[in-house]
Amino acid sequence: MGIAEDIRQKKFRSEFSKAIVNLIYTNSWLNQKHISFFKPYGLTTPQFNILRILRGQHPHPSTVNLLIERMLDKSSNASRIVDKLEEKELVIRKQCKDDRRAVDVFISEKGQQLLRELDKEMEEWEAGFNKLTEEESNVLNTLLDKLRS
Amino acid sequence: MGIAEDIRQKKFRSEFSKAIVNLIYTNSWLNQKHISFFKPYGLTTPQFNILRILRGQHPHPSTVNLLIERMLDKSSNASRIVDKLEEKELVIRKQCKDDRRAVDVFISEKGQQLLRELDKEMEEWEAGFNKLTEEESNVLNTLLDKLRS
DNA sequence: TAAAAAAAGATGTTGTTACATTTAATGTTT
DNA sequence: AAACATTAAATGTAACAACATCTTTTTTTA
Repeated sequence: MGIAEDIRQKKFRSEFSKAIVNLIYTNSWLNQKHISFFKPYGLTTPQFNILRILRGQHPHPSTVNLLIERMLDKSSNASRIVDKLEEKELVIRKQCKDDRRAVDVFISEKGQQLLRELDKEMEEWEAGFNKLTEEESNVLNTLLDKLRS
Repeated sequence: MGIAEDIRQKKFRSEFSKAIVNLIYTNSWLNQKHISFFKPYGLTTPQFNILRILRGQHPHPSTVNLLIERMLDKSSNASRIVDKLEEKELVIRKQCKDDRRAVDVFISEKGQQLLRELDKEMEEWEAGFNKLTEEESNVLNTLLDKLRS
């Protein structure tokens, strides 16, 4: 069942226009899946993404600016997401020594533990709905990169 | 510049996992573009999408349920988006004759005029950042459809 | 046909996003 | 060095999304 049937729209202005619609629709579909996956862990998707960036930097700290730069969804408010993670004791905030305007954010031991737990679950979960071959995923990546270029 | 450089992440669990990240990142990139495109017209993206569905049905009405069914982003609240469009006099709400629980929503003449104006602009705008060939768009559509299947 | 179940849409609540402004610290210029 | 500009992050706010609940009407079933 293609996008045309899914949203019951027969005609599109162009194949590219259809791809744009398809991208938004597929993202929304995926987003729903992510929300229900993360819910049992008390995390939202942006919170998870920030935790992953922090782990990638660990044991080095990340400033809020670095988080914004690398976030998948640039629009969301990194500072307040870090607030939420700090409340849950998944991250630690320290004033940066070199630049007292900046804040060093670290993933806590508890945060790392949570991510380790999630890693395993997520791998199985992702594999569970992977309908693409390695080659197809590769082509998809190439096309998405080209779309943004 | 591929997704790996964009979010400065060297390694991915799998090519599929990378494609998932790429999809979210590309959607966010596109969303930013859409927001700034619609802003001068005083529309949000979900409002525009609902208007388009209404036009597709015209002169037949759409119930709120039909709108929800066909919306790209299922999560948003169709009833309240219709509120906003009604405030701007772009749509008309009437009680449905056959089922008094339901509401018939129509696009107004003003709404149709706005869409006609947008059609032209949008075509140029979309063409302006279309980096894909017809064939590539087609492959992208096929892969996204398969991803959701 | 009366009672229970289901459906359509509206509404209340809480959390988040989008965007502007603020505060404090650092850089730059003359 | 004082004045101005820039930067990092936090905060205020209005609008929106996510999710549950409510009201009204229709459908089902005992």
